Amino acid sequence: MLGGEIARNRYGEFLVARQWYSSPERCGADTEVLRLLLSANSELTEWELQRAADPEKWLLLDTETTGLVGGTGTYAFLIGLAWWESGGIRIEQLFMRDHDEEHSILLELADRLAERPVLVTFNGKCFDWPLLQNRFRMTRQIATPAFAAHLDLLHPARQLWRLQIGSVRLTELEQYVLGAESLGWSRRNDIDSSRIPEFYFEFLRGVAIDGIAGVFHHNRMDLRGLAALAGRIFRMLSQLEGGEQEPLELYAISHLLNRRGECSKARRVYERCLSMKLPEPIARRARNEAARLAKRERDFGRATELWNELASSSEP
DNA sequence: AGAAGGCCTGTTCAGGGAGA
DNA sequence: TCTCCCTGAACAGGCCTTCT
Repeated sequence: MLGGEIARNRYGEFLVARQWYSSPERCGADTEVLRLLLSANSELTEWELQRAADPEKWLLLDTETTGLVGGTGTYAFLIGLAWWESGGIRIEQLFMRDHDEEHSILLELADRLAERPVLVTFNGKCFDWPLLQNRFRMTRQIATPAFAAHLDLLHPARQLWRLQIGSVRLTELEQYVLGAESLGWSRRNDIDSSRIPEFYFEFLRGVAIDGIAGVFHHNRMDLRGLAALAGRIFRMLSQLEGGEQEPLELYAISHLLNRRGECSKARRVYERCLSMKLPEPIARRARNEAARLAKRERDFGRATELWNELASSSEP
């Protein structure tokens, strides 16, 4: 029912389920966009950045756990991994059928990370990775693997779409940004994620297996959603001039560029979104920022023009 | 429910330019 | 040369959001 097979390494057995999907397609990446997406305090050298911008080195990760609370009592019982392969996406799910299989799935994760050392997650900086770090430490035998870079898409997604859709949960992004229909799967039969721990405990007690099958399915959709999101973000940010972004998306991109210190690019994008139909409060913010950047670039004529427009508009 | 990254806002301070 | 003002950087504190 889980569609997996028994695998073995030096710490013992575990269950692994493997699938390949033709979508989402491999994501294109470049160093400029990656620099924008990595958090401001990530200090990669140019060489490390170039290496990290190779999607062949990316390992998408999403874990299912026995709870949200960190600490020693929470296990990552299912480690979902994905990478691009043969024009599509390969998914590998490492599952511990009992607590004594934890060492073997952690070792497997460490091996995968050695092959693909760029970690891609959604909220993984706050949730998945600290929890896994904790689990590695608890083994006292397997060193916490190092990665070359950690690309957490939650924060870029929030910057890009919060204005447009409010909540930027992965499922909301799939529905309103990526387009659930075009993704090729539906969340209609998805489980309620708050019941994930309960399904695992049922499995451990041997009560029911269909709940845990739902968890596997949920995890695969999260990984595919994450892959699709990565593709979408990289496409959007690499086509700043000629892309077909929504006005609010464009505003969000300019704001992102501005905060990352890319002033000239930010100004061009502010100007581009001002030529589109923006809600008035956002248009005012865009005008104000564009004016500030124009002044900074000593384009006083344009800065004055924008401030005059602001002064003559009705809002205070 | 717990953790933590990042954003937002406000404050402080240093440095540079203009004017007396 | 001194003073004042403006700007930008740095920092702190509070808040929000996401994950299972």
